[in-house]
Amino acid sequence: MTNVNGVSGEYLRSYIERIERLEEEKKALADDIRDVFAEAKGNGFDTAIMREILKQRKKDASELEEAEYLLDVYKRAIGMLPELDEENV
Amino acid sequence: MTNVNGVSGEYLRSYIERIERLEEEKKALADDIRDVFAEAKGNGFDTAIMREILKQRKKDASELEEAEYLLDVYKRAIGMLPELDEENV
Amino acid sequence: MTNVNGVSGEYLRSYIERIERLEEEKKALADDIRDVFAEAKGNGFDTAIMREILKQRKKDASELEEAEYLLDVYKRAIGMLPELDEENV
Amino acid sequence: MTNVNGVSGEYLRSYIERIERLEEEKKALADDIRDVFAEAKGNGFDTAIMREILKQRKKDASELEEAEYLLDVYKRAIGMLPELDEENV
DNA sequence: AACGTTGAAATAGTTC
DNA sequence: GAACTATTTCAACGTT
Repeated sequence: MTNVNGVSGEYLRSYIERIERLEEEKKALADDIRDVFAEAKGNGFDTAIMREILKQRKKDASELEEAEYLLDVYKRAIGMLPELDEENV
Repeated sequence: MTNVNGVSGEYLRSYIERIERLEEEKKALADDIRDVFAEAKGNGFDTAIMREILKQRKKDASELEEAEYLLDVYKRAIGMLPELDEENV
Repeated sequence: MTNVNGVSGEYLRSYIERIERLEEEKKALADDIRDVFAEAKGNGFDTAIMREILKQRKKDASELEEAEYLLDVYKRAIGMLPELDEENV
Repeated sequence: MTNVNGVSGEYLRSYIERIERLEEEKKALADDIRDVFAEAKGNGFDTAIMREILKQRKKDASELEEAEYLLDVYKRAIGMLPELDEENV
């Protein structure tokens, strides 16, 4: 095929089309996921909570604890929570 | 299976697991796409250009739809088309 | 000014331009907010936690409790948490 | 003020409150924009059309930038421009 | 007023 | 580690 300034049009086209095909499949899966959420919602489940569960299943326990701990520290710093005294530390 | 406060664990678990499976497949495709870019790059292609080309091709495709939609909106605004109701959608 | 099919161009232009001006100001504020986050980050604060605090200050306490409660119920339903026995309910 | 686990409550509170103030102003502008749309609608204008016009005007503005960017990318790819390094960015 | 749809904002991940 | 892209999330809007 064409070869312009050392660029093989044949190869380039092949790469572009492979990527486009893969992206189509990826989009189809995203639609499937959307459908499952919709079905769950139709059966009375709260999808926001479901998303939270999926997120937590991805993270390991230590990460979650660390995030919660830091949130508490910040809240205490601005008085949204009472300060701990040494006996509780 | 368990039924906690009116929430069916069986159904919920099924939804969660279906979504997790679909997300795995989706991630695999994302990895494939990355591989194609890497291969192209290894063969001397500029991936920034490739991404531009992909963007343009997507835009060209969607611009036709957009143009048709726009035309409809305008026609409807000046009474060349009837207002939408569910039967026409 | 022009009047096409009963549409006053003068009024329309005025509305469009008022909206564009307001959107510019809105964008400027969004940039300011971004800057404050950047500054906080530069001084060692964790912006994700800060966003969480802002979110919680918007919600009232009852909403937060409700969301946490529902999350627990769902987790129990799929066995991510042990079930409560009556004595703890 | 308080200093909890190395987190300065004074600074944190200041950041939080600055952001909350900016977000209030931002929200006020969003309300203003909504009012203009409502007023236009009350005077017989089609807000869908107005939104389309605003979108087009935004697009036209950004398309020039996009075109310039695209030109640069292409020139760089065929060596008509030097590669970027931090001094040129 | 709930629903899905759409557009904007934020987060996460990738690349250089 | 800084910038860019991509994905996810959030909020608004019209619609039913």
